[in-house]
Amino acid sequence: MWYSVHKRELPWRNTADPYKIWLSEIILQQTRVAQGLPYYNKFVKHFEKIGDLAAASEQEILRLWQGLGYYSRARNLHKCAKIVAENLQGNFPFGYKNLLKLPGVGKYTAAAIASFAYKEPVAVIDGNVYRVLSRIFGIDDDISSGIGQRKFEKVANELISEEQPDVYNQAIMEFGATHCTPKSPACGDCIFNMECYARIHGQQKELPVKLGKVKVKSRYLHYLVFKNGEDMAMKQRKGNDIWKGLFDYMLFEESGFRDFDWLAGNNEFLDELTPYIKEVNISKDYKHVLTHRKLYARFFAIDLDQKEEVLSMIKRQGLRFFSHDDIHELPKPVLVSRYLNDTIF
DNA sequence: AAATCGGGGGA
DNA sequence: TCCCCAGATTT
Repeated sequence: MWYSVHKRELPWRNTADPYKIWLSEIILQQTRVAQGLPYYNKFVKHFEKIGDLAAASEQEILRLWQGLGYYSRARNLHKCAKIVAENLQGNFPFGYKNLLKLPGVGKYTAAAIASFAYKEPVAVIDGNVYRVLSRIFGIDDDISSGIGQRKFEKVANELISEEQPDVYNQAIMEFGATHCTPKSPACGDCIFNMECYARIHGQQKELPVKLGKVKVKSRYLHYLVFKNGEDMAMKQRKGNDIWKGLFDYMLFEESGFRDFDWLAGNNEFLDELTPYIKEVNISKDYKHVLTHRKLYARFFAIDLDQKEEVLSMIKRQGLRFFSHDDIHELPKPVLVSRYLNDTIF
């Protein structure tokens, strides 16, 4: 079989431990193996068992997750670990349907754990599977539509091996990841050469069909970095926005870049603070590109009079002063880390 | 059903 | 540049 010859040796393979399988699958959601691998090793080392993960703080987990993106995965990882460790005696639930109830575990991840750990014949459907099946069978339904997803689910579950569902699932994903790749698939050296619809009809570029293109919006971020000597005032991000749970600075968001005087003229707090400002150092403009956002950021480093009265004004804004060593330990967006690397570290 | 959530790497 | 990665959750 193709898989036994071509498979990559990865640390989460050849284990039936649901904890390690689950951990690897959460990390690998929308993430390339090469990018996720060091994070997996780091997490396994820090948290040998799920109880260790449950006992950690969310902040510690976010700090280890820093740079991997989609931070709701890290928050749900912690929630899920607590449920399994505290309510289920450290044992993952048995069965696809029960796994599906866990936070952060959707159809793909539930199928992966069920098939890899328990050998349940339920097919995984990820980006690789969509690509392989759509090309071989010439399925041109939109993979981002519910109808398309149900069709692929049906086909995949008809194909899955009842005896070795784990090997089947691993193999089709590995085939998509390393052979039937998005661009320039290795059709000349393919075991499905004679039967693949896409190869026969020259439609490798057209399949799979994915509509619903993401529109990229721009956001303009103005960060006020209040300084008390070397210490900086930071706050943890709340609400359902980007980077929830991570630390950044006081933020003013506008429809375009503004200068400091404009910001001070349009904000009561800043206006009140102005007399106590000794110096403002403005950073270069940063561009930070995400899948569906273009972020433009400008940092204003503000040296203040070191009076108790002034510092408490800052603290009333929900900000706290941190030393450089403390800041190093806080979970931060990559954008903030870039700024810190450019200015301090 | 559509929008949102990160960051990085390959072509 | 554009595409998309072992997707899930909220709106």
